[in-house]
Amino acid sequence: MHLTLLAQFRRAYIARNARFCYNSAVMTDEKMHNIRHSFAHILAAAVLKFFPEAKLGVGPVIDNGCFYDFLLPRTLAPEDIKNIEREMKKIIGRNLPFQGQEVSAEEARTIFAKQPFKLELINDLQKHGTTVFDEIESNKKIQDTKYEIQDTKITIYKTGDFLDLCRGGHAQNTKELNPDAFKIEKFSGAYWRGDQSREQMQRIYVVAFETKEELDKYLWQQEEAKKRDHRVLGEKLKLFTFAPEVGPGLPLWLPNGTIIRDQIETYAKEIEAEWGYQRVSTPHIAKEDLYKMSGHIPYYADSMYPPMKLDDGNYYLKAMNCPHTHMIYRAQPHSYRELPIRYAEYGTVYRYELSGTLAGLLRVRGFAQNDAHIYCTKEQAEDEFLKVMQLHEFWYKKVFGIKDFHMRLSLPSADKAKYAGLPEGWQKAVGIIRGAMKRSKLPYTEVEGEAAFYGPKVDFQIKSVIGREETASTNQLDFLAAERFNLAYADADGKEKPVYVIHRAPLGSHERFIAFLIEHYAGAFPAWLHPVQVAVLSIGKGHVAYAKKIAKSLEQENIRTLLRDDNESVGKKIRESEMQKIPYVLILGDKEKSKKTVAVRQRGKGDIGAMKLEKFLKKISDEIKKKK
RNA sequence: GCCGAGGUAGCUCAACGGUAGAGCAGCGCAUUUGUAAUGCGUUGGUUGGAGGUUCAAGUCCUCUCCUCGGCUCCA
Repeated sequence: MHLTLLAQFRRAYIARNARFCYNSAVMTDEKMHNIRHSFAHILAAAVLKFFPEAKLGVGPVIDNGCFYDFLLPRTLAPEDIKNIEREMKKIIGRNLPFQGQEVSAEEARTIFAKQPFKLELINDLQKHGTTVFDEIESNKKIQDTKYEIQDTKITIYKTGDFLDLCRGGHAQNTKELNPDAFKIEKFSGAYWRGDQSREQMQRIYVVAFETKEELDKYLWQQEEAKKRDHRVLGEKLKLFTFAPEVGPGLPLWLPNGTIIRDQIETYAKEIEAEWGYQRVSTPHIAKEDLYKMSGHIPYYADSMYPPMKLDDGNYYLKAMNCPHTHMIYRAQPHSYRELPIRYAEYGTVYRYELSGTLAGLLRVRGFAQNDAHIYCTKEQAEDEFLKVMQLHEFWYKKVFGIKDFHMRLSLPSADKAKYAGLPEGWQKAVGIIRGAMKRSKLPYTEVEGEAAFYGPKVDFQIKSVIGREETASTNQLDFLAAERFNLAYADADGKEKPVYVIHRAPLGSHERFIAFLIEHYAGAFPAWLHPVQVAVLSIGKGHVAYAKKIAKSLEQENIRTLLRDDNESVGKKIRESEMQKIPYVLILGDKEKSKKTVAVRQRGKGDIGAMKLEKFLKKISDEIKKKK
């Protein structure tokens, strides 16, 4: 049980990491790195001042600053943070040098006799030559116990009377640290070495820059990012909500949000039809037998809602669409002439994610996936995978104008026992994917240890305008489904052969993708997506009938129109339209009525003058059609 | 799940252990407005929920639900 919990937590943080990795917009050159590293030492020294019995963990550099983990006799309060920050400034003001020194492991043990975590690190250094947990694990596996470092030299650094284990990379002197350009940003709990079974420590985060201006800019950017937060905009624009009575992580889509969902879904259906997909539809639940067959039960049961016990066995809410879709493939025998077969479904799935990891629409427990499964021959697999990559390129570059993206190929870790299937299968699958990736000419990186249990996967990482990187879509090449589900086709020679299955979801889920789009556009959706495409405002009583007529004409052309003929001031109606980020506002008064025109106000541009309704209709229809 | 911080009107936020308030939204009346807020009036609350302490609880304690931040970074 414990192991599965740990696994669940690890999976959670991997997924979370993928989407919450903030990338520094400013330089991370060596000098800044050293300064940030130095701040970690100063932080630890300051904490020791108030908590002499504190046990020190590690203090690495991260984007925009550093953190340090401590085991403290009590939990920190905001007051402590102020004191620690003040103390850090004092220490910096003393102009202390950072002095490095190499000692033997034995000497290091004496120096850090009262620091159990440091002793653990010294042991690891001596035994494995590293303190990185994953490296230690793979060293154990690959090199057994042969790997032993003789004469380990341990570097320690001294700042004033503070000593720390540290491989170096510091400022020469605290003089180089700008006492006005850092801030303790936040503090929180963190497990020692990310392991739920180990001590829960308190982590203090520091952001640090060269100048106060840079710090201020960073803090300002954080404020701006908050304004774009999809949770904030989702409420302002009335897109979605949550209800405690429904349950955490289960979003309710309001009419405005549903329009956006429907627009995306309708377009996805259109595009998928063009690209040779057929639509299918499957139920939301299935018997346990299906998930035993798929192999999900041992790996995934913890992430599924618990089963409903019925007379004929246990039923689960589906956490993925693949097994259902495979049953559709299996419903009939298939010939090589039919392949590839591409079954698409905007399928709703439910996953019991850890409560602490839920976040707005970004991480939910029920969501609709832009899913499809492609059944093909081994020979077709590379081409099909390439097409999937090209479909991504179409969506991201062409439709949504997202230029900053790359693919991440996840391979199995050294610990192969964790994954089902034979190594040859894996190698073939990896070869097919690599071939497709290269041909796609899209940028990609490879990482080890995060593949799905049934095959290597390719994640699409996109970066939003506020610099947050997210996994927008996950794609897999599955060479095991054929065996598990008996998915085959009759080849030209009359023999039955296994199919390769590609899982793909370019638009991820409605929930996460729309969360991304809200932040990407800061709520100012292009006309084709915006819930209200045009607001029609009457100026006075005498223009209500004209406004109604114009609104009706727009509606007849399927333009989503909001009529504002109520007794409010024009200023107020305009303000409210602006706050709802409506792309076009038509203002109708005496001039327009007499000349039979509409005065157009375009979002971001202001008043663009009066024109005939036909001209405006052409303009907005073009825009909607071109999805600009 | 774990650590921490929160939860007061639809929203944003006030209120020393002593009568729960404001702005916006809503509603009503007046106004009929020319490119980001017209004026006046007014409804609205078991202070997330359940217990407890107290003469008295939004405020203190316990439990619980929900939200937010964090839980990869490695001398």
